[in-house]
Amino acid sequence: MSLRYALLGLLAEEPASGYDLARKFERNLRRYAWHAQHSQIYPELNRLAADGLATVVEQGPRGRRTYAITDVGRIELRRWVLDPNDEPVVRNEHTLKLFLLSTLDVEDARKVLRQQAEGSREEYERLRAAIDEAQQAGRPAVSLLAAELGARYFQTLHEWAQWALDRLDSAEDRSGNA
Amino acid sequence: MSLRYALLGLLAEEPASGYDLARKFERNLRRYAWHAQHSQIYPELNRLAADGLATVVEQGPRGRRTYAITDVGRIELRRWVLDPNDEPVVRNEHTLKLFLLSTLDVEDARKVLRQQAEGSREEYERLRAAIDEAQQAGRPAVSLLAAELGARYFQTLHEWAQWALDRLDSAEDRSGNA
DNA sequence: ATTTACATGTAAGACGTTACATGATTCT
DNA sequence: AGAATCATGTAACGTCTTACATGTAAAT
Repeated sequence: MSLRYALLGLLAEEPASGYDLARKFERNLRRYAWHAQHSQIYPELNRLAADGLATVVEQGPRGRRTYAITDVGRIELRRWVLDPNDEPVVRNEHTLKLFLLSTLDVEDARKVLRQQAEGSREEYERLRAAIDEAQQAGRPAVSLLAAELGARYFQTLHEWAQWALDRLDSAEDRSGNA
Repeated sequence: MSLRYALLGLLAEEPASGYDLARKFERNLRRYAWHAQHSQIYPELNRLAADGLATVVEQGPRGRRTYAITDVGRIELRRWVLDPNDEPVVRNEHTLKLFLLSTLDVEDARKVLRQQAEGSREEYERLRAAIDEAQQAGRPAVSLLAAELGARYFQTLHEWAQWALDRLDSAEDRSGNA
């Protein structure tokens, strides 16, 4: 049911069309929290409207329909966000690969870690710059919490990769190899 | 296809039965990287064996079959881990809720953040203790990289939640509320 | 003797991805 | 005029969850 609440959450931030929502997933959510293709979004929007959690507030060109969350939808979203999910399941192919690094030989592991350190540094800097810009533009503090979390995740990933590279070096030193 | 490689990766660490693998997902992987139920694991193990990527190396009591990764399986696993997946998709219901905090009013957001700060601190300490113990026991450095990443993720989550609470306080001060 | 843990499997339904399908509007 | 983008939808297929199903071995 997460898709339903992801859509409801995005609509709670601002009204949007299915097309808009697909781009929001792609740009803002996919790398951190959730994803959906348009083929999943459009039918779910119709269900949300049928269930009275969202409603069409504007018809635009090319059949565009802008949806907004309803009061009932907001109550249902709040209930879901406040409900502590005890046994969370994370699916992250990238993290899975990092967890399986120990199955590679040291040179392969080093290669992955170097790519990782580089990639996460870039992503961190990109996010940090975006946050700074949003702050300059006067965006409210609460709307930047998510971006800050994303930035810190990539920072952590970067620092971990650097630390892991150091660790492999010193382990190799102790074992007496070149 | 991630499940296939998750299983291959776990078998690359050590031979295991479907039952063992289900427990490894539950205990080591579910909160960080991937998950699978036994109903998915057993059929996939049969497919891995049929494809020559894993093989039964021991028959135990109660129909237990211990699988090991084959040389072909190891090559295929290495190929997958080294292959940079350009457009990663993360599904994390917990992170999704944190990303949607801005849709709540400030008191609700504070409540979630306090729970978050507490929960992630506990999880961090649990992991840190486990790592220390493994280190004392002389586990090789490379096998602890994943645990270290998990610990750092929770540490980051904790620090972010604390920071976010501070942020909400100072935003409230500036707006002149109690 | 009973309970708990071990151990494997299948089936139905929900969820998610990829491919197919169509058409309007805007930009160059 | 042609290309890119906007915009919505369905269908087939693959993945994942939940429920059903069965039986053995170890622990109390």
